[in-house]
Amino acid sequence: MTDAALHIHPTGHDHAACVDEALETAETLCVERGARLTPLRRRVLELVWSSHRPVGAYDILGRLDGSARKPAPPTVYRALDFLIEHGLVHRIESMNAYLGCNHPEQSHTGQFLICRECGNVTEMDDDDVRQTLRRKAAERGFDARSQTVELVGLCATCRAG
Amino acid sequence: MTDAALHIHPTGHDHAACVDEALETAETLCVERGARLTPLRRRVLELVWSSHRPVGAYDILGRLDGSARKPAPPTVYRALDFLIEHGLVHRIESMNAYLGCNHPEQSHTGQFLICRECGNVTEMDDDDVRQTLRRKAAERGFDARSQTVELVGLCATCRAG
DNA sequence: GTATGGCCTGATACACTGTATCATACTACA
DNA sequence: TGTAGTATGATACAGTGTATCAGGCCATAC
Repeated sequence: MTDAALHIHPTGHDHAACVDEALETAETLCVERGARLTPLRRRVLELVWSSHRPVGAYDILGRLDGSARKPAPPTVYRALDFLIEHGLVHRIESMNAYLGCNHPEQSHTGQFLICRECGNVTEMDDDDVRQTLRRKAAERGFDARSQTVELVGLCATCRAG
Repeated sequence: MTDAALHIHPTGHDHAACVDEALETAETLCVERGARLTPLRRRVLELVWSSHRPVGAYDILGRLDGSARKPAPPTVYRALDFLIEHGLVHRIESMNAYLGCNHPEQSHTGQFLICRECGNVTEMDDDDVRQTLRRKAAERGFDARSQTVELVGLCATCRAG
């Protein structure tokens, strides 16, 4: 099995293209903002994007090993902090894991669909949901500033299979 | 300051009544289901209800100390598992902490309003939200089985203050 | 009344996740 | 070139959660 084959996503898309696009978008966005997408941060982003499943910080740490010396946890967490701050990565709270974001341009909080069968996570980013939650909270006098929405269930592919 | 005073909630309610009600509801519900609300589980539930702020598992562990010998982590986690399974306690994913549920009768997944100022958490349990999320996910071919909804912001009290 | 099986708790050890702190290296800019 | 600010290295530790085995308690059956 080639390395490329390993990157084929269950739904059959060419995942290498996903990764390339994500990295290019990140480069562009960081240049625009004057943020520094260092080799380390770029590598971490690449590893987060290695699949559409959330990746644990220590998984990333392990896979960074190949480079020179093995980095320590803070190295990975700092890189993740940077990527999250710039909207390039989301943290999936219910899994203590991290997922690449495919539209980091506009700041947002996504809603995540977590398949309990294949582990893939897709992002909804639905504005109706966002507004509904804001409104419902406001009705109770609560001013919502950030939202965590994570649904666990079965994705279309796994339901069909 | 009396022990009772310690239990006064910011909004001014008599929190001891909250706790009593929660414990009584739990007793009733466990009897109905043939589940065993053992002294340990009851004590853990009581500690979870010590405030309207989520409580960490190790906080509970520490406060169990008073009894005989100091219990070990699995003891607390098992009790929490039992309480969660019976809908008596919610886990707040974004905080790795646990919160008492005030309507454990009907099985549900609540939506949580977390005040970043005072730390109090209130539950919405809004069926519109639940249905909206289910529907939006279904539109994407996703069959949502469980929902995690946690909003961070400012509660009415803290906005006023 | 004892035996058996199931559930609950004790206890040890460990795995996983995340952070505080100080030191070093790099980069950009004056 | 020097300097300030940023990024990374390195050590140590804190916080969260689980695997596993042993012992205890209780109900039911015999």
